[in-house]
Amino acid sequence: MSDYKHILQKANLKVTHAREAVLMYLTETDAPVDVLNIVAWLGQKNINVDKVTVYRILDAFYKKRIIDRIEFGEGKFRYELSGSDHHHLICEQCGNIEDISDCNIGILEKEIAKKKHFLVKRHALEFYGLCQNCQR
Amino acid sequence: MSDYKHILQKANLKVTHAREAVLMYLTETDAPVDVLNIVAWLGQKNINVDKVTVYRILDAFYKKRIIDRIEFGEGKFRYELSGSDHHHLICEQCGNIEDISDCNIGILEKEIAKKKHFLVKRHALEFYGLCQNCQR
DNA sequence: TGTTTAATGCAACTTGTTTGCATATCTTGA
DNA sequence: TCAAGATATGCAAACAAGTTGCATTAAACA
Repeated sequence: MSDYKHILQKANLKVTHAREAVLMYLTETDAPVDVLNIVAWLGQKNINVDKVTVYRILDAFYKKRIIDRIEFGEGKFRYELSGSDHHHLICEQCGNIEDISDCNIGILEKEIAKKKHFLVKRHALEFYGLCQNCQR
Repeated sequence: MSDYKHILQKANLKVTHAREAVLMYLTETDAPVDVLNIVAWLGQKNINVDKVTVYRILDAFYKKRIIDRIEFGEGKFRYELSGSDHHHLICEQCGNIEDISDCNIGILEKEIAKKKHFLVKRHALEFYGLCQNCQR
C-alpha cells in the first residue's frame, strides 16, 4: 500500500486518484505551492482534475492538519505538508522560497503568554529580502 | 497646518480630503484595518469616497512607506501606520488583534544572513491563539 | 486666475476562492 | 463480488478582493 493511501486512510479520507496525486506533488516539491501549480503539475501527469476539486482536496487536507496554509503577501494561499515548526526566506526579486528550521521562537512565545495573557497556538514567521543570486 | 497635511506634503503627495481622512483613521485606530473598514468609517463621517480611491490612496501611502501592508491568512490585506518593528497577537476566536513590540528577531536575522547568504530586508511575525477573554 | 498635473468616480474586468447541483466514484456489508 | 449508501468530482455560476481605462474634478503653482 502506498504511503499516500496510508496517509489518507489514517485521516479518514476516501482514497481517490486526485487526492493521491495532490499528496504526491506536495511530497515531491519542497517550496509551498499554490492551486495553479498543483493543477499544472497534475495536467503534466495526465491527471485531469478541476481546480475546484483541488480547492476541496486542499480544504480537506487542511482540516485534517495534513497540510499548512500560508500567505506571503501575494493575495493568494500557498500550501505545504505540515511538519516541523519552520519558516521561510522569500526572495523579493526572483520569488524563490527557502525553508529554515531551528528557530527558537519558543522562548519569545512563553514571554508573550506571561506578559499578555495570550495563549499562543501557532506562529508565522517569514523573512523577506534577497537571495544569494539576486544580491548581485 | 494639520499633522495629516504635513505628512502628505513631506511625502510629496497632493493633499486631498480623502487622503487626510484615511490618514486620520489610520492614526486613530490601533489595529490593522482593511479597505472595507476604511470605506465604512469614511461613510460615517459623511466623507463619501469610492473604494477604488481608497485602494489607490493606500497604494500611494504604501509606496511612500507611510503605511505597512500585512496579511493574517484572511485572503485580504490589512494596513497600519508603519512604525517600529512590531508584531501581532491574533485571537482565532474573536479576531481581536493586539500589537507587541520589543521582539529580538534581530539576532536570528543575523544568523540567517550568515548561514543562508540571504539578505534580510524585513520580516513578518504573527502569533495566533486565544486572547485572555476567549480562554474561558 | 489660468494652466498643468494629479486624484477621483464609475463601470468593467481579473484573479482567487466558494457554492449548488447533478453525476461519478469509493467503501462497506451482504 | 456486487449493490446500496456515502462521499468526491465536474461544471457553471456566484462571490470577494483588488485592478484598469477613461472621462471628470480638484489641487498646485506660476
